[in-house]
Amino acid sequence: MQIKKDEVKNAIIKSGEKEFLEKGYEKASIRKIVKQAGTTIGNFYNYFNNKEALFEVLVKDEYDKFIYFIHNHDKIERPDYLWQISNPSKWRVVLSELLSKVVPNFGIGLIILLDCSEGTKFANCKNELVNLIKNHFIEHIEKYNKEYNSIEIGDIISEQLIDGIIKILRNNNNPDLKHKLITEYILFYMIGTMGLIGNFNF
Amino acid sequence: MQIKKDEVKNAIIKSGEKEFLEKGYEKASIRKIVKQAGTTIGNFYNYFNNKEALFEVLVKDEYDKFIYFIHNHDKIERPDYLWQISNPSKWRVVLSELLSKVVPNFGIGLIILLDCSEGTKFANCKNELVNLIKNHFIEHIEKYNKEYNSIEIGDIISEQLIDGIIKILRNNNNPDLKHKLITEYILFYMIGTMGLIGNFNF
Amino acid sequence: MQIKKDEVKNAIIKSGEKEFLEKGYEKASIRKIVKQAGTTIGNFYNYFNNKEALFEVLVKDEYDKFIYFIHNHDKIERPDYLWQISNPSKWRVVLSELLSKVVPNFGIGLIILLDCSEGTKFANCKNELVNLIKNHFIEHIEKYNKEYNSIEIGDIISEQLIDGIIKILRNNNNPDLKHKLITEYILFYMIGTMGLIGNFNF
Amino acid sequence: MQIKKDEVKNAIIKSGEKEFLEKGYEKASIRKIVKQAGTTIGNFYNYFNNKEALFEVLVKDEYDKFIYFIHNHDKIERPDYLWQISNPSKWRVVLSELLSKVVPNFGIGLIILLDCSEGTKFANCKNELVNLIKNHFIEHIEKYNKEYNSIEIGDIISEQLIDGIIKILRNNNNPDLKHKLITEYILFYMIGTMGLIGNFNF
DNA sequence: AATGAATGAGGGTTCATTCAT
DNA sequence: AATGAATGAACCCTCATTCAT
Repeated sequence: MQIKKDEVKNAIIKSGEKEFLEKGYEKASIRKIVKQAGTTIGNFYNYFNNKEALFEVLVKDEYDKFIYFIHNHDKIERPDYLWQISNPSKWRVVLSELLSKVVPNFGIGLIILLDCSEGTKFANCKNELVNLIKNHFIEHIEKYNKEYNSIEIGDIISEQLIDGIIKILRNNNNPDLKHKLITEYILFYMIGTMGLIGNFNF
Repeated sequence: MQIKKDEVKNAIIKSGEKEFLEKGYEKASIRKIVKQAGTTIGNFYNYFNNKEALFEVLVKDEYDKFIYFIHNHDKIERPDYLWQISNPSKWRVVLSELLSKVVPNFGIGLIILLDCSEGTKFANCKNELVNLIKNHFIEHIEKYNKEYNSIEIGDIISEQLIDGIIKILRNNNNPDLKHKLITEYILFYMIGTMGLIGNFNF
Repeated sequence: MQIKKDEVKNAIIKSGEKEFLEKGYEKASIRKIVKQAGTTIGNFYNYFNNKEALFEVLVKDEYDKFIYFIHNHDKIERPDYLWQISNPSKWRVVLSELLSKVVPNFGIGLIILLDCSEGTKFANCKNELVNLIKNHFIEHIEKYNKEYNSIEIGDIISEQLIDGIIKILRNNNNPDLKHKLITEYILFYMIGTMGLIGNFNF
Repeated sequence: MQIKKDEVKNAIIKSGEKEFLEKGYEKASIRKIVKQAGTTIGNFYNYFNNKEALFEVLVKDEYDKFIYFIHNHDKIERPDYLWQISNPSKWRVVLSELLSKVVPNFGIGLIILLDCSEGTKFANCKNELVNLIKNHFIEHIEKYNKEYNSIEIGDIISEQLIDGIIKILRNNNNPDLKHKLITEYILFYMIGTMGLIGNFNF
């Protein structure tokens, strides 16, 4: 029955993943999750202490990695040299290489953690990430163009960078396509940022 | 009584606007709307047939304009010449001028229509808009770089363009700041797009 | 419908009174309360915010008096002279007279407050009252017999004094009987206390 | 296995004892009992048919003694001579001597039987005991003061006598203290009773 | 116009018990 | 002997909506 048990538990997890992904934590319904998983409400609570416990299972691994990243991102090798490449047309290949190591780790758990966690204790993860990006953005602006006077755009750009990546992950299962699109998307942001602060001689 | 009636109706509308904006259609609670409006649940149904009817009022004008725009956008004067300006550093001023006529019309109703309508019959508006943008994006790509091979990025970029504008509208009440940020944001997208398809001689 | 409304509300209150009195707060079932009141669960929440709100209505008046009593009991005329009456056989009439002013105020609300409130914010009321009695008991012992060496009995006697009065109130609706029994019961406690500490020349 | 079995069974019994004692039969949770006992819900039902069966084990011995006592109490040597001791100040020592034989037998099982059995078939035990006491009380009254006209107080006094002893047992683990307090408490009741019916020449 | 009473479905959760392994 | 999966009823509570007054 060990097998049987795991079957049901996995069915609940799978079903919960789908439900949380589609509706977010708060709108997700345990009754619907268990029905889709082919079991009963009472049985759900044999596997999980409560709604949030199921959510946590879906998100735990990604959350641990996330926390590690938040705490150590300044020690991690930074791709600052990217910006110093004289010809931005060469960014793509370098960026693609860089991302090839990390994008395969971006799974459904990460999407749920960042985009479906309102109402849980994980709700703030996306904000932390956005703030990280924003700080880099501001640093970057100050380095390349002290006179740029619409610095508030950093709030939007940072959040949109994250949201865009989430959307790509949501809508593309093919790993290669996923990788290609994220590369293009970040490239788009780099070019946009450089252009915005007047760093190109068009 | 007519006066009183409008007062109540407007109070409900104002309160509903706030609730829908904050929580979205589905999570919004009529009980909370009427409490905040200083009236009662029963009275709500004297003014509106149901939850969606209130939503519709909040969104009607913007929706009509939206439909008109969707149906006539190909007849509307297009800012294509923008792209033909040789020096992108001059885009900002032209774009700003262009937007100064339209941004003041972007109000709360538009945000609600595009970003808070899940669960209503308006849920698809944002998608239609996104598709419009996407089609322009694709046209543009085909015009300037037939070989660009990550055309799928158009889905993301188009949706992100809309979402970013919505975020700016949500978070900035000051009209000038709003206008400036949207200008910068669209500029950012234009530059990013051009860069992505290799249209700059960096 | 004002009348109708009060009917239902009163029916719920009456039914809740019965349920709380019989089962205590935690075991009481809203479903049973509303069924007994002839209405539905949903409707219950039109009259009361939640289970505890109904409880509070049942208990509010008594609680206010209770708080007033706790804060002011030391200013209230104390029946200490009772103890100084040389012949305890005369206590009964004095005590009865004293109680005749207060016992009529002891209603069902008081029983619920003191004896059915576990699980609510009122749960500690009985304890406060018991402690008051206990302190008086200890004062009394120290005044009349410093050598009495089973002072711990005060815990039990104090709580039992309160519990006994609650039981009398629970089981007797007739005001005169109620008054007579409480008189006898307190008399019993006074005699017991005096006897215990050896204050009688039997 | 027999050894292991008893270990588990005893762990459940110990854990159940604690849970029933603290919460009473109805509020007690089998889930919490087995968790505290370090076993599982399924295994519980290998040892006990159901919740009440565990309760019965905890209470069985005391219940048998109780039934024996109820059926034979009139044949048991009665401490009536106590009352005939001319000087009540001498009661304490005689009573203490009497109780020293019986109080050590008052264990947790008795508390549970009398005070935690609502919802079980044992629920009426306390009442039977109370009625016994009450009958003695009435006999006593009729013997010493035929004119006493608040005979209904016997209901309360009898129940309170039992409840007080239960409280002492609940709150005191030290055998000597337990014995002393019960002695004082019953003395208190004897004095109170005698005083109430005017049998003292104060 | 205004009130809020009434309904029934659904929300998350706990429970004692049964049963297959 | 031991596990815990499975069930179904019950717990308190919120919801949008209807309706009588």
